[in-house]
Amino acid sequence: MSKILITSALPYINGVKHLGNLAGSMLPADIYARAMRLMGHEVLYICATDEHGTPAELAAQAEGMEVAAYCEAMHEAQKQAGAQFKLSYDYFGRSSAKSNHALTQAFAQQLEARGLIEERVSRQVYSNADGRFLPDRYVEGTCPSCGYEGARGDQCDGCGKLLDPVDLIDPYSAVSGSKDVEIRETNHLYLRQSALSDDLRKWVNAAKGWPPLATSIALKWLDEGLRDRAITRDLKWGIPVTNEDGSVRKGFEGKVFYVWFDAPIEYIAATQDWAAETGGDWAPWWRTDKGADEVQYVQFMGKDNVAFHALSFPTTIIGSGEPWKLVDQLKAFNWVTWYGGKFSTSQKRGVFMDQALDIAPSDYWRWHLTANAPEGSDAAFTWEEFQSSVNSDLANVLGNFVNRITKYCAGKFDGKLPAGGTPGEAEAWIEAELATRIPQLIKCYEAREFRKAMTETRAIWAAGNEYLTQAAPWTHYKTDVDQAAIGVRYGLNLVALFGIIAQPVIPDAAAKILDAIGVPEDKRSWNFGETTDVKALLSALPEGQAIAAPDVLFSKIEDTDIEAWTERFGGAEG
RNA sequence: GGUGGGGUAGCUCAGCUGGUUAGAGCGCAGGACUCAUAAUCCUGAGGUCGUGAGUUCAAGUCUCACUCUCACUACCA
Repeated sequence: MSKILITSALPYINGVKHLGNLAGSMLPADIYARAMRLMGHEVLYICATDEHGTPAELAAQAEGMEVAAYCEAMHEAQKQAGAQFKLSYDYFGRSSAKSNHALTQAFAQQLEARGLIEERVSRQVYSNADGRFLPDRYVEGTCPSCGYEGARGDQCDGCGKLLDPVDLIDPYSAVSGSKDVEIRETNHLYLRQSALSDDLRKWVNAAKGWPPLATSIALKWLDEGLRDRAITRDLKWGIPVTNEDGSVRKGFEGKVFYVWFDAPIEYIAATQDWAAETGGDWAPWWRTDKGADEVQYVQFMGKDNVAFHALSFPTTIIGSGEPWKLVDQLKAFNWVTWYGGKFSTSQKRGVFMDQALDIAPSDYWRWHLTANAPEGSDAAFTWEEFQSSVNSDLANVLGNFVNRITKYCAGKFDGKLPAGGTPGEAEAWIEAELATRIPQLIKCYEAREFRKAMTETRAIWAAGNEYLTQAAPWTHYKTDVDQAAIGVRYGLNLVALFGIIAQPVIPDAAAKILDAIGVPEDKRSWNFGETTDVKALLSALPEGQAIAAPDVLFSKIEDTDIEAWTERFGGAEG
């Protein structure tokens, strides 16, 4: 047994997340957390809402709400959406929490004491009408290069050229449209990432088990030369820049830390809040002088977050000179695309977490998004594929298997697990099959290869159907009831096993299955691994045990559903 | 522009450090079975592995060029 700390990239506060966000960080992290718990590891799964930054302020403004109230409401909404998707966070915190304020300020002070923070002056677009500085993307104007009129301050959509907002012709605020903008000088704190470049490279090179996606992105940034990064912003909502005595730093009134500086620190702060709430101890998870060396720390994120987790946050950690835990495994995902294109709220393309649950149970989404996880490359979501994996994998392969054998048991064996019979060829076959497949499944989970884990899970379910065909209890029943009994007994034990291995992905259906055939809670963990005792697994249920035939576990998605959803959410044509 | 990922059966994707007739699921065709959500099981068809060149006894797998596509490019997060 080991201690595993799991974090998934913090979902940003400005709205309920779409399926791509779910599939690329929270969901795989949850499935990994569940699988590791079932294997007997001590798991701590931490997540939180990322609440600072310009978009949060603007979203609140658009809703006519105070930022704090808006974030409070959105935090609750996301927390609820997570709960409905059965994300098994041990703690779901907020980056705006008091604990994070204190920790972020402490980190900054420590970094400055070690000479890794400098104050510099930069030039930034200020909008008088909006009364705020504008991030590059919120300034628009005419592209100095191609004359395109809707060019954003960071990049022109017309010619694709990278821009500096200062160079835009006729700049205006994308927030209000006002042309009353000017360039102002403003002072900020810079984190001297460049100073730690060599340490970071050494650390990245030594990292084992990261997907190529993660290492290649990290090395690319290092190769280009790490630039020092501003870690403060001219905003009101956020973590104030303070001195050690808690007073606001001179010249930093009206400034706060940059969201990307404080967000990863929230992983730690949220753990502190978890400890405070549960009476747990946070330090053994995060302080290497308190035992965190024993912890396996795994981060889940989309590829856009890699640089922050592989470089910026480690700069904070290493730069502090204190014994904080660094990430061990960085699992990065590509994007889920919508029929190959982008998710877009405005164009009615894509499904958001809350809407998703209106149209199908969370298990359906969990299964499909994991079986088609964007691990190797971007993965296209289509309604047709969704229908196919739900109907075929869940309804036909698993659901129908559970149904056929439990109903047969109810009809011919009085709903009780039958005794009698001697194992033969079919039993030897399924035993051999499981003896290779179950260790394989475990290996996939341990390697965090989710698509493969799902393929293996499905293959195990499918083997159950093949076993029943071979054992054919309905044929034997006519001449030899004992021979039929063993088929039913093995079949029902397979149901139990299938439910057990299904738990990380489709927890609701798994619970229904295990309840129906009476597997007690304490018999649902994975006490199998490299040395799987298959015979014991297939005779785990006590003879005579009452078996209930569950209702239809997975109802199928009809073509008419697909048509209706395409109409509502957009499809191939966008 | 720079960098990274991807381009493998109709569709979605596996193919590790190069090595027997290139795999899976779905879809399709045929057959079997009848316990089951018209489910399941078996068999089969289907790919000159983006293009061109190169290295090698041997390349989907390595090198180079080209091409298409997606993403990132540090003040959106």
